[in-house]
Amino acid sequence: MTLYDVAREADVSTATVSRVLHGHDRVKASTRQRVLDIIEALGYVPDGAAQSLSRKRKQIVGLIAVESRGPGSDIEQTSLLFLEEVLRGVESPVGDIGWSLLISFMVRDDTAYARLQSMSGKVDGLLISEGIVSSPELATLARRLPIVLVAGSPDEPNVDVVDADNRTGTRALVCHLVEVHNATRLYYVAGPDEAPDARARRNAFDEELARHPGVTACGYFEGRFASSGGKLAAQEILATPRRDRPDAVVCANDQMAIGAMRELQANGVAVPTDIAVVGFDDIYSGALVTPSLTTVSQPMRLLGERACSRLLERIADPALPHQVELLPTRLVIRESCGCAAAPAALVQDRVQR
Amino acid sequence: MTLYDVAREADVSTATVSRVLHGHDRVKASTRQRVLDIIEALGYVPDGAAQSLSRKRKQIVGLIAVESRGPGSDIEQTSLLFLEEVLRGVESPVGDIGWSLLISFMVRDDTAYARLQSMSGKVDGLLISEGIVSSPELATLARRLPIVLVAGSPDEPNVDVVDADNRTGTRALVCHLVEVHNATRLYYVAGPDEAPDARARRNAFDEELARHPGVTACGYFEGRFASSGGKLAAQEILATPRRDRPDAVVCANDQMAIGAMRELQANGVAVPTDIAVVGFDDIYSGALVTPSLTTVSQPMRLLGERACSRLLERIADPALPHQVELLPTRLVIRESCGCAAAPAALVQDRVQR
DNA sequence: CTGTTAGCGCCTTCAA
DNA sequence: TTGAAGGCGCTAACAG
Repeated sequence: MTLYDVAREADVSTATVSRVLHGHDRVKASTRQRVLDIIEALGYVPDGAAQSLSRKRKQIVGLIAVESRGPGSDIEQTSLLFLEEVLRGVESPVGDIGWSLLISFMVRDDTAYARLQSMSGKVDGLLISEGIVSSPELATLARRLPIVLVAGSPDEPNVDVVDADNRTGTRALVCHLVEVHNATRLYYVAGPDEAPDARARRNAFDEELARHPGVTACGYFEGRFASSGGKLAAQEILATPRRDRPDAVVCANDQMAIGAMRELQANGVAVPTDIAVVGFDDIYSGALVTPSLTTVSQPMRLLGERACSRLLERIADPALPHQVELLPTRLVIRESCGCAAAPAALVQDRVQR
Repeated sequence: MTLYDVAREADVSTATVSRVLHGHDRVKASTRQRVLDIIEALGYVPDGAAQSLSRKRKQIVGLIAVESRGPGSDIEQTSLLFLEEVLRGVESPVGDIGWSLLISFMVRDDTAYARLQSMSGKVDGLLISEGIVSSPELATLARRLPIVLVAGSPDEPNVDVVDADNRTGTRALVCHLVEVHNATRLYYVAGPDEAPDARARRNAFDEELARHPGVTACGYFEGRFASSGGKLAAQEILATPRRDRPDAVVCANDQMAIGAMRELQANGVAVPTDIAVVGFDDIYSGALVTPSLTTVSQPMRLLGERACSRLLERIADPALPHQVELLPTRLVIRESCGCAAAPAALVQDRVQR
């Protein structure tokens, strides 16, 4: 079932069928209808590969998702909402213009680059959700095809980057803790140092502390974005004498915050009364736990959308200058920071968003 | 940068380059090395479209995800873990053999069939995550290319189906409520009737009730799998005199169960003391709420894996007879059914059937 | 072991 | 308004 079959059946040339298929050129109405009927009757569907080859454009963008941040991170929670939301964001602009989305999960290992290369032969552009390859490798790839980093390091040269404004978000959160709740001793639970967003958040934490004389970081812990990381951090805190404990625990993401909170509570520490706990990401579960989690919301869907749109622009015009786009985050104040519980109705609404 | 460039540079024919590229034929070691070097130096990557066209195989499978179950359902929660987990499950067999995954979100509307058709021209087989097109349309598509329904209706002819065993799972849950907690009045919160899994669960509920004389269904509510549905059902329950209320509320999924539970609690009804509430799916948040949610766990990742493997088999041999595969579910007993809080480890190990 | 040569299915000038 | 024909980049017989 090819274009030729349709052409023969309709007694026209393949060029005409092609024209009809795309509404492009002017074709006599009667001819058009005849061809359309045949197409319908035969159930003809054009072959994507042949179209791609001929047009020299695959009309496909690739999305590379990190499979895991390494041992000790529970995948299901880690990138959970992240991938799902970003995915939907990405699919929207892509689907709107009739293109497709090719997705692949990768781990940051020595095969990653080769897999990326092979992928680069199947798409018109690549969306990479984090630095899973080294910067020079990225540069090489970027020479072959347009690449946009989603939530990647904003300092990466040679590619476009779209990211949430981790810095402003973290600083707003810390500022809230310090100025509203008078916290003076903060404990930070960081994400893995390889993750650009983890680094950005941690740096912002330090930065904001520096702005508040008298406020100190009384401890750091590096987790892997999994709830177990928060748990371990909490145990570390529990092991110190009561008077050396922090006023608040700031976590690089919600999973760790929830893990920390539960561990503290399980050991008789009241949250937020004894110690406040806050996270980052605003995952669904954060609104459900007790106390509900104060956190920072990232526009994940928008992240996907913007990244994809930029990629599309760049595919259309490869000469475009590289750009970094930071999307605004939003402080979500709930109970775990020490703020009063919101009326139930409000909470409900937030759950359903 | 094509195969020809490499061939010219290495002073061999394109056939040889192709051979080297695939390790297929025997090529003299020295020649092979020379070609390999040139490939490396030039940074050559084969064009996927050309390969597909030539091989008459695209080495791509398509995954169709439902965008939403219609108004009133909150997407982020509905297919939440579902899509993410299934996706990972699917990607695994696909990636193992070097194929790719094309993904597309669709709504069940009048454009769905057309979009599916166009997608069918870009892949070797299709994974459809639910009945978004009518049965006859499905049959037509299935004639053109292999199709596997993921969590679709097991009675669909002409396609393979891989699904969780909703029936056994639901029955085990109801049975637990009746036999362990002596529930006699059950209220059922169903999912939308168009959803095959919603129907399967509801039917299983009725079926199990029929097996227990003296136990009655004291009410039904049809939600759309969103937490707001559970909330509405709860309001309905709250509107009835205390003595007419159910012993337990069985929900077709966890979101609705959580919604119902929160609404009951907000109105002074203790869960599970006054009324027990149970769900289905075992989403992450279920373990976090208070009381923790008793539910049924579906092997979502496995679902994706099995569905994809079957699709691959069918692509390899289209003559294969159609099959339905039901994957075992697991009862996850926590607190909301009335059981005492159990150590996490125990719950994990309690495998059903 | 290596080269020659048809296609694969569609698009797109260039002519008519 | 329509047709003829040359690619697009790669694979796979078939020869040598």
